[in-house]
Parts: sequence; structure tokens; C-alpha cells
Amino acid sequence: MKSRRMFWQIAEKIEGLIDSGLYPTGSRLPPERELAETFNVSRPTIREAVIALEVKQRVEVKTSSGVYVLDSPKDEEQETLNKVSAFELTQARALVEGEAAALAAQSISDEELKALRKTLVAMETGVGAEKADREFHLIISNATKNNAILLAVKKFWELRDSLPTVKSTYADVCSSSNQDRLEEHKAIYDALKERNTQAARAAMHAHFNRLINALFEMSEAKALEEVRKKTSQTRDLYSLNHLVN
Amino acid sequence: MKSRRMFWQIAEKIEGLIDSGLYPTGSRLPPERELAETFNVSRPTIREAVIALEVKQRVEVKTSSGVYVLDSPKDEEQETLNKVSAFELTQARALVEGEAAALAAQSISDEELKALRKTLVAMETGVGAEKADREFHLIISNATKNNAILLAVKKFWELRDSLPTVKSTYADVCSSSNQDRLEEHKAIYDALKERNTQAARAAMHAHFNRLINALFEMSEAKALEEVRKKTSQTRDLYSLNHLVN
DNA sequence: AAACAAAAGTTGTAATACCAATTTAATAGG
DNA sequence: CCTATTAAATTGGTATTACAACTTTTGTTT
Repeated sequence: MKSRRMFWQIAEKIEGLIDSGLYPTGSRLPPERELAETFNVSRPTIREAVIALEVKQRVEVKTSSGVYVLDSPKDEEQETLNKVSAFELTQARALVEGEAAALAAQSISDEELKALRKTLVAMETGVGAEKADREFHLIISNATKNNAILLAVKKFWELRDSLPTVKSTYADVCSSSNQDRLEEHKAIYDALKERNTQAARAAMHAHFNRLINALFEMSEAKALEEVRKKTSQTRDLYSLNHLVN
Repeated sequence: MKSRRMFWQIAEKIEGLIDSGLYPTGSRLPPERELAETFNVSRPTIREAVIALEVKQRVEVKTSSGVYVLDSPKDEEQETLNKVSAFELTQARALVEGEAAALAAQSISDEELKALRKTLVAMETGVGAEKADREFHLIISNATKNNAILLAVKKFWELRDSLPTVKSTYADVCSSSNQDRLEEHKAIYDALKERNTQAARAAMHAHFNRLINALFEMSEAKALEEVRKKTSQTRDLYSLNHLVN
């Protein structure tokens, strides 16, 4: 079970202690020799762990003085990032990818349509459904021939993977409705094949609209009575009704 | 003059050798003992340097085998990022911010409307017009109450600032049509004030449509006859006509 | 009380040894 | 001659020890 090297494990432990508040920002870590004894490793190993944390900008080493904890590198983007809920992400994807589908309907190539078809088959057979899902959406974004849009969609997918709460929520919803997802993908594919701008946008919106509603149902099922009230308020906020008109 | 610690200097040197092409991607670095002799330092120092490079994802250490050079740190995002043209960025902003405006029309608060108004005044007086422009768009994105959308819009703005070609192009276009921009912002503001979803989206689209056409004119003015032909082809690709229907 | 000096503490670097895993070379067998 | 097994060499992983350089603390002296 000793896969990673010692210094990685030690670095992780120390980082954990920092995050736990034991060593707050600005404070000094115990001497290397002391840490070595604490973790039952040699001093070089401790040094390596400290260097790893130093490269990661978690600590600062002052020669002959000690190792000091730096500010957490919470940049502004990370700040905004953590406030994204599953609802928000889904709504944003609906808007952006809806327009992406509309654009792609005009510029998609036969090769890209073929690639899309392959993802449908893959999803039907069941193996690697998640990967096929991802590919499906990225192919469409790429078919817009607009790298800025592609970048945004990729960013959203990163968000989905990086936020634990969002990821688990999506996993629950998706696993319970694989069939729906497949049919919706087919609808989008058909619209793109016919180069129908309006239909492609609508199909993509429908896809995400179902997802949003599934998210609501899930949160409602888990929520108490009072919480349910609050949810119905936010439902208005994140609904896509204003788009279909 | 030995300010930085030894292992930093060594890590820098090794990284330099990698960048110079001496150790291409996938190749193996010389053994630690050999490197130690080459740089006239001890093996632990070499190890520390290697660990620094490992944390920076420049190399990968395989136990009992050697340290191997990884792909250049050009992450996928950076790759996509550099391919974004001014046209693409503007089109993407039109789509995303158009929908953002539509959303914001439903959820914008009086305080946010007030803040928007302030940016209009600032832009009218001329001082800090660029900053006011940025604020205007961010306030609207924030008014969607959707942090994912806000993140995307911020990302686009970063793109605008980080890509030199895009930045200069925008600067040229904006400076030559400050009055147009102001009037379009006013139109967007009015639509938001009336909570008119359709009008807000349309006004935002009009704003960016003018910008795209200005970009075309500029590139046409600079281009030769043959290039002009090519441009008229891409004009179809990036036009927003499919949105207004 | 202030200035200086000594001492203790801490990190920096080196040298060395041994271990474990991998790679390479040699060897035996077919 | 080729293949498979085995042995040796190579290589990184960790530990131990030692000393140097620098910082901080302590204590003494003026």
C-alpha cells in the first residue's frame, strides 16, 4: 500500500495539519528534526516534503529560522468557483450549449456528425456512458468553430468534475435516467443533422431542462417542508421557461 | 550572491536544459549520482531539485528506473486559449452575455440598476471609460445570480486582456466609436430597467453585432484584395444574423 | 538600561551506507 | 540461433551522521 513516495505522504499530512488550523498562517512549523521524529521518518524526507510544500507555495523557508506558513492561495477565480451550485452550472450550460448547438447546426461537418453518432452508439451499449456524454457535448462545442465557446464549455466541465457536491449530484441524476439522456442526445443529433438552428437549440434546452427538473426533484425529496418552500422560489430563478417563450 | 538555495539553482539549470531541447519530452535524465557530479553538488541536493521539478509537473520519477521529462506545461486550456481570435471572442461574448442580459432582466435588483447607471455616467464623462465598460458587463452578469455565468464572462474578459492581438484590436475599435458604445449600453440599461427579457437580449446582441462589424471593417481596411475575399466568407461564419431571425 | 558577546537552535549541504525495485547482461536450455 | 531463466549492475528511496552558516535567544558586562 506504499504507492506514493514517503515525502508525498508527509507533505500531505503536514498540509492537512495546516488546513486543520494547527499551524495558522504566519506561524512557524516545528523544527525539521522534531517533525522527523513525529512522523518517524528521517530528516531528509521531511526536507523533501517541506520543499514540495514550498514549491506549491504553501510555506516559506527562512534559512536558519524555520518554516513559515503562507496565506492560502485562494485566488479570486477559486473564490467564485466554489460558490457555483449544481443548479447554476446546469443553467449556465443550458444557455451556452444551447447557443453552441444553434451555431453548430450551421457549421457542423459530416465528420463531426459521424463522431456524434459514435457517441450515441457508445452510450446505447452502456460502456463508457459518461465519457460518451462528455464527448458528445465537446464535439458540438468544437463544431461551432469558435474556440472561445469551446473554452467556456470545457471550463464548465472542469467545474462539474472539481466540485464534489456538483459531481455527486450529477452522478445521482444521470444514473437514474440514462434512457432519457440518450433520447435527448438523439434529438439534438437529428436537429444538427438537418442543420436546423432552432430545433438544435430547443433540443439542447430540453435536455438541460429535464436535468434541472431532476435536480429539483432530488433536492425536494431530500428537503424538509420549509426547505421545500425555498426551493420553489429558486425554481423560478433557474427555470428555462423564459427561453422557450 | 548565493541568495536562493542550492536546489533552486540546480532545478533552474535542469529546467533550462529541458527547455533547450537537450532532454526532450519522454527522455530520461542522467542518474542522480551523475547529475550530482556534473553540477558539483551532493546527491541529496539533486534529489531536492528533482522533487521541485516533480511538483511543478515538469518531470516524473519512476522508482529504480529514472526521472523522465513530461510534456511541456502547455496545458490543454492554454492550447485552446491561444487560438481564440477577436471574432470568436466577440461572438462568444454576444451569445453568453446576450443570455445573461435576458436572465438579468428577470432578477436584477434596483441597487444593481443604480450601479449600472453610474457606469453610464462615468462613460459619458469619459474618464475611465474602459473600466466603466467592464463594470457594466460584470454587473449584468452578476445580476443573473448565476456564478457559473459570471465565471464565464470573467474568463472572456481575461481572454481579452491576455491576448495581445485581441486587446489591440478591441482598443482600436472602441476608441473610434465611443459614442456608439454608450448609446448601446443605454439601450441595454433601459431594457433591463423595464425587466424586458427579449429587449435586453436584443440590445446586447445589437451591441456586439456592431462590434463584430467594426472588426470586419477594420480587418478589411487592412487587408489586401485576396484576403478580403476570405474575410467575407468568415463573416457568414461569425454573423449573428441567425439569432435575430 | 544598553551594548556586546556567547550560546543555543535551526536550516543548508555534504558524504556515506544500505535497501528495494528495475533494468540489463549473462547464461543455460531448447 | 533463439528463448527463457537467472544473476549482476543500475537506479532511485531512505536513513544516518557530520559540519557549516546563519538566526535567535540568552546572559554578561559596561
